[in-house]
Amino acid sequence: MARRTGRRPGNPGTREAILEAARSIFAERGFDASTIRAIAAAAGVDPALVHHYFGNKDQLFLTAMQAPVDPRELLPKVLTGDPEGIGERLVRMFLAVWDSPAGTAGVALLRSAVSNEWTARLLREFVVTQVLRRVLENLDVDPAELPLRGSLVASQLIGLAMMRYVVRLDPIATAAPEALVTAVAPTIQRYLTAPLPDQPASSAG
Amino acid sequence: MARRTGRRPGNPGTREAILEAARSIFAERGFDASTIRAIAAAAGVDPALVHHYFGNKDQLFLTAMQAPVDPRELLPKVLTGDPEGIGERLVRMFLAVWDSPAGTAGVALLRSAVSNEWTARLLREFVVTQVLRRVLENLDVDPAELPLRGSLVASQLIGLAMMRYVVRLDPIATAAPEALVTAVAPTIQRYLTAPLPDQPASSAG
DNA sequence: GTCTATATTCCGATAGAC
DNA sequence: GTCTATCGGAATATAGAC
Repeated sequence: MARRTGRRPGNPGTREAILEAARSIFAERGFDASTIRAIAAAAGVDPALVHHYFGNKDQLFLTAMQAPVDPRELLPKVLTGDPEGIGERLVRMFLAVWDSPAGTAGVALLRSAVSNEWTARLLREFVVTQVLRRVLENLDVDPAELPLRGSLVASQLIGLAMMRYVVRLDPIATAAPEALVTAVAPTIQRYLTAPLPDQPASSAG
Repeated sequence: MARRTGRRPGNPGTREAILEAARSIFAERGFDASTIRAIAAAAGVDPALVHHYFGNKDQLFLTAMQAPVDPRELLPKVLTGDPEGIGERLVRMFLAVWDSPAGTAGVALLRSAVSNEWTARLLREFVVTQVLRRVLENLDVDPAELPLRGSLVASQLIGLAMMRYVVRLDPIATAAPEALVTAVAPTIQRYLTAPLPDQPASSAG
């Protein structure tokens, strides 16, 4: 049997257990309110071990957020097909990911971003460069409108995630995914492809 | 000069200064991350004085949130007039309030609700019983649909507030209010009054 | 009414034993 | 690789002097 070269970073099972506990605790409380002690307790290990593996809390968070889901794999399925159905496919994919175990990282990132500028930057970059840019780049609309269209889409999807996973306001919090798809998809479709009304000039226009 | 009866709760100017500083700090950092020390420093007073006036941090937050704005005064202007314009009037009012100094309390409540279940309940109750219920009660739609319509409206408005005031994603963060009104109003209007598509049965439908 | 001093608790991080 | 012990810091809240 070939001996592996390089360093072996401890028991991989323990490491994975810590990361899973971290995602769970970060998702429940956000970055600031999560303590390494609580994460260690949830993983059934000693707090010092968390430092041993990940150095500090920032590194632990970054490692735990390393996408359990990759937009580069998922988005092509959204972007191919009838352009008039892109809104529906995007909302359906969005809910499928956030309702899955992988969604825990999303909730953690969203919750953290609200009280922590450092994680807010992470969220912005992920949303803009990993998701919105890929969705928008093949649309047949005025390129000057893309930033506004993109942030409008983000506002509705982030708002949906806030209601369903963070603030937990019914009936959105407990609705069947398809019910939300049919309700929200037309909004996303309009933000993406419908003609935007003329914008009024800034003040004395 | 008539002597006032009852207890006089200290220097009213100092008290107001503390409340204003509290709203500002709570809006910047959310409830959990805000410290009484930081609020006291911002108000230019001693931390112990904050306890003297308000007892504890919870009471301080509650007092600071006591609506600087009353939906019962503002909403009638939104609800009267052309039913097809209610979405536009609602979004315009929403942005006017949140862009004003009174919006500080809203940002504080929203930021806090994300990491703190106690303040999240406050937010839910305010949104549902003070705003949504009043907006929905005079609509000419199937009453069974009202909760879904209401939470859909909330999802878009909260998402808009998240983008503009919390995560600060451009161009929504810096756009002129009227540009957002024209872009978002049709969404709100549809959630409020347009026929909802048939909802699919739960699973093996 | 205002402030000093402190009791109490809990955090992240480190040093070092085994 | 794992855990014990602890350092240094900051928080809420209270007691009590002025």
